[in-house]
Amino acid sequence: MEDVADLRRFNRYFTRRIGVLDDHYLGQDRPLGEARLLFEIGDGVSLRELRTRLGLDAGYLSRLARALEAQGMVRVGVPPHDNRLRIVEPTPAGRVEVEEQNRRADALAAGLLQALTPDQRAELTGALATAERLLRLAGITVEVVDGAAPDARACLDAYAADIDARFPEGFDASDLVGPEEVSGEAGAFLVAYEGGGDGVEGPGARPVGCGALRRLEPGVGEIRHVWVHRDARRLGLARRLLAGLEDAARARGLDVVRLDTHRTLTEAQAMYRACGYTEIPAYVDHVYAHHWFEKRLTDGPAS
Amino acid sequence: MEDVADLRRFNRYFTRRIGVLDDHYLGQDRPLGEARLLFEIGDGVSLRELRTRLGLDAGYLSRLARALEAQGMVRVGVPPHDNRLRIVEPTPAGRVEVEEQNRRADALAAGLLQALTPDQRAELTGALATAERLLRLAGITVEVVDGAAPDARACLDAYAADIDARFPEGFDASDLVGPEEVSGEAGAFLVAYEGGGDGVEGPGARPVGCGALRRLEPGVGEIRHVWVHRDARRLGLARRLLAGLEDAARARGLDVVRLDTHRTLTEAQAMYRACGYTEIPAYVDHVYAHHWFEKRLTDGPAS
DNA sequence: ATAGTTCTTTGACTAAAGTCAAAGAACTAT
DNA sequence: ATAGTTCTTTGACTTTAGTCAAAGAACTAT
Repeated sequence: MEDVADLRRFNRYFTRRIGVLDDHYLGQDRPLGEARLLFEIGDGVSLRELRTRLGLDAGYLSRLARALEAQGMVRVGVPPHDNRLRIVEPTPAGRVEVEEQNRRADALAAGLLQALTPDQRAELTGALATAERLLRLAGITVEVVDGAAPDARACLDAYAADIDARFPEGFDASDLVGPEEVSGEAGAFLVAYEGGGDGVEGPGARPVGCGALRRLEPGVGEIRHVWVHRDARRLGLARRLLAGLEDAARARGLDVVRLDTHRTLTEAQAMYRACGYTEIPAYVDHVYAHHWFEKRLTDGPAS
Repeated sequence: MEDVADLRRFNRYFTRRIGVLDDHYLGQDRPLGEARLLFEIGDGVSLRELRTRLGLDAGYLSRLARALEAQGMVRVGVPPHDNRLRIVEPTPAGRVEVEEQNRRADALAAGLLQALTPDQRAELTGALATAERLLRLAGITVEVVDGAAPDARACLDAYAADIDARFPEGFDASDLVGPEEVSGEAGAFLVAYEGGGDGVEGPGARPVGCGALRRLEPGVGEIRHVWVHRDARRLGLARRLLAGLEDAARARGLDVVRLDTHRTLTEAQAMYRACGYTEIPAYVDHVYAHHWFEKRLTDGPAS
């Protein structure tokens, strides 16, 4: 558990060094709660959204928002479609204040980096980018859900929209797997969830990827619809999904998985190869398939 | 200022994701202030030390400590040498509580890393180590001080002790530069300070390195006693000091700087070479010198 | 011995942050 | 239309975190 100690060590150092400062300087003229809220409001959100995002008490939040309104920092309005809700928007004065917050934070960060050479800065931002990428990946959980679950269908819709935009010939959504093909013993449907702001399971978790496994013929499964949300790409999530689907295949007694892919999806093809898939002749023929891959699952330390 | 944005971005993500959680879970049973204090107490410190380290109000701190005492978490005693001071030590119950805090934080960190493969964890800890190294380096300021200043002498003492332990023949401190050689126009003495916990100038700053420049002959300077504290090595600080000394030499109209080094200090030799120094014949002869280096300062974009 | 300084304690406050419950308006599903 | 749910507001609190000043005990330097 060396890693754990390293992470905690960094956390201690970093929050001492930067996190605390940031907060402290951020709201010099007003209470931290208000300053943070004003910052979170951005270009306008509903109180409801803020409440779940920040985990604040409804009463407390209401008062904070009204206090900001009284100071002329925000306008509180009612959205057209639901009169229970309140949407909070910054006034010009509020925007100025946020700008000021940002300038202060920028100045602080700039002062912090000042002593470094351009090379060192580049190294630092590279390291931070790597760390963020891996921390994000670590915060994503992959779960088996029913093929008919709303999250599953939402992912497939997003997938269909993505590739419809990408394939020159477009994509017809009727080619998607049906819920019954990927449920229970017949197959599996995985959804990747990126946790809310705090990284633990909670109301903020949203689907950022999916993948389906269905039975093709005895002992042979087919992997379909491996998709990762635009915001969650380049984290290594597709590999995680793929590995999860392979596990599901093994658990269902399948020795081989196959998949096909479109000629335009070259990164996907490279990934399949890197994950141990080998190209094979067409095992099925349909419009969007130009390359076919296969992987034996029985080799290696399979259960 | 792309770097600044990157740093702030990471800061936002990281504190949201980890920092906040850590704090929140740390003190589930008691107020954060108390929990943090108990944690900071460690194996026992004086209130005075805590006050400067945490920047707390004396009255507030006194009450916090007494509250912990009333709960049986700490014992407050008087040190033998000064009856004004109070030293706070954890009781067995207090230690158990800190252990519990640590277990929680460890579990949290472990849960966070759980989804990563060993390779990914190694990549993450590597990136965090790099980031920490560069952030520390960024938090170190190099200042010109008088050669007779207490910090200067303290650094030279530490330097002498270090190389005395390192040279097979030991080191005689009478070989150190005198204060007058490195002050004003005659030369320069640089001290590197690592800021306190918060990274800004403050009471916590402590000297972690030094370097001296003296005039050797017209137009030629000599760099001596470049030293970095054990805790601040491998950050790239020696290079910073060297660059600072070269600037000081340029500012004094010197075109060339020389230095000598002991045969055992191979990393130093490698660093000098990497910084543009070339080995030359002995320009002076004394016991601890086995390699001599020189660098012209007039090339490049000198002022 | 004395004056000045350091350190802690105590009293008297304040502001911020947050909790809980009740109530009312507005929506949704049946 | 009715019952149940969602969302915000308000009132009445509590706890936490912190500030400031005065005072007293203990030290240090002269």
